[in-house]
Amino acid sequence: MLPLDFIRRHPDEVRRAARLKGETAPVDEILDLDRRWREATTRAERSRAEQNALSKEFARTREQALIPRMRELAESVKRSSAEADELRRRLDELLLVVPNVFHESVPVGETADDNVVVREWGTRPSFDFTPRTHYEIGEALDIMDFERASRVAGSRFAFLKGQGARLERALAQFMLDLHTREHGYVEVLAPFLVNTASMLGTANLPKFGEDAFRVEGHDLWLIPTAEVPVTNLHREEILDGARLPLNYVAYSPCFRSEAGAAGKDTRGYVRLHQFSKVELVKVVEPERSLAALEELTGHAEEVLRRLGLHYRVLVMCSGDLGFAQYKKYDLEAWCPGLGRYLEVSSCSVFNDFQARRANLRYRPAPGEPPRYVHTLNGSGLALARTIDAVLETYQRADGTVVVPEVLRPYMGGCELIGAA
RNA sequence: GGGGAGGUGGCUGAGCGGUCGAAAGCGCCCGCCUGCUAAGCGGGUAGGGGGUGUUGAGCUCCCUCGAGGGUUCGAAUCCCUCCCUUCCCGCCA
Repeated sequence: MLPLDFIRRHPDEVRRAARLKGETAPVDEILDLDRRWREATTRAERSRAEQNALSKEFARTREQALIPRMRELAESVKRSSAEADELRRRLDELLLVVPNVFHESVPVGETADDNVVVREWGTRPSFDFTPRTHYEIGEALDIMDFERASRVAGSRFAFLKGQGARLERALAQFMLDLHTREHGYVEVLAPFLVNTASMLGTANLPKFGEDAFRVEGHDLWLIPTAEVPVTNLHREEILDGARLPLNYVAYSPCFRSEAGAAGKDTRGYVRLHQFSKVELVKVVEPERSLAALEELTGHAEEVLRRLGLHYRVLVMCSGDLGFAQYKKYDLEAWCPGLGRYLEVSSCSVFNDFQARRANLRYRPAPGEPPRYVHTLNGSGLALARTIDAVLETYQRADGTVVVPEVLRPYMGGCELIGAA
């Protein structure tokens, strides 16, 4: 969330950012509640100060004549602070729904069409036959099964089988090895269920609860991304500045209700209620966060380059930025069968927006006061859509699929999927 | 699921109605001392909020001893509820 005094000082900037993100921010209500809360607080504290003073005197003198006044004060403190607490509670609620501001380098725009391509890598592969979609390939090779998945779980689920399942496992391992061995990330296996406080910490709540699955009868949510448990890993802590930056990589399933996506991407292994992802999370000093975003994005790109997949990088316009994001790049891999790019990674910096919510701080040097860290995360990469791009890019006329070289060691040396 | 123990500052840990935001130790910071290092000596060192003010000084008030309620003029200390940790038993991959 944004600091209250920032909203006090720059209400117009907060309003503008919200508008350009296509969100709303209850700035006027906040300013009004803030003023009333401070008044009530001052009143409560005055009474409390007198109460404390008299209480000390009473402890010393046992002067019974003080008691009536002290009773009065106790009553008055109770009343004023209840009022202040109630105002503060409403204020905090509103603060949680104010979207983050964004960096000046973010292009102003409304829809995905206003996102700007910042670079491309590779070229679209050409075929001397009509390339098939990944789901045509996958079903023909019997390595993807959507029909049975819908009977077992419902729509937007899939089975991977045989070399398909193996391929996803190989990709996960390849990515984890790359990020841990060459990019300096620490591997984390996180809880796949988290509590409400953690969902609030990363700003998946309170506004986006309908996008997540909740476990009935428990204060637990299925994680929509490993970002949630991993960013919250050090919640309520004051980290030693010398330990920063923290770099974590986590493989996990992700569960999403896709509530707002009815009718969208209904075919194929593209938009599922459950998919797997290798997620990168960085916790850095505030001064380094924009540079860290470039670094993180580069780490995700490296996966695509080694897989030999044509891709492009887009900087998201204001309207396509999430509620909490300060700046975001999307990585899109080309899928020749679908004939379009699929988003396989989203790399974002949040500044201290999540850190405030999760109370995630560090001490720059011994003796110095704590500061909020900056948090970042990005997929490195989403496995489902990466498989799609691999199948479609490396398909052959006979329906088999060449295994990209970097994956072969993880596939037991297998070079071709679907060979008889 | 049943029973026991416990949650206090960056850490360990005392306190068990007022003199406690809290002993002691560790760590850390500043200074002194020893030719360097180690040791020693002195001082300092929780987080958050309000007001005022400076603008990253200060002054002042308030809150916080897992969370929330209650008793009391007054709660880290007493009572209730909840959460979490840990140990033993049961169950279980």
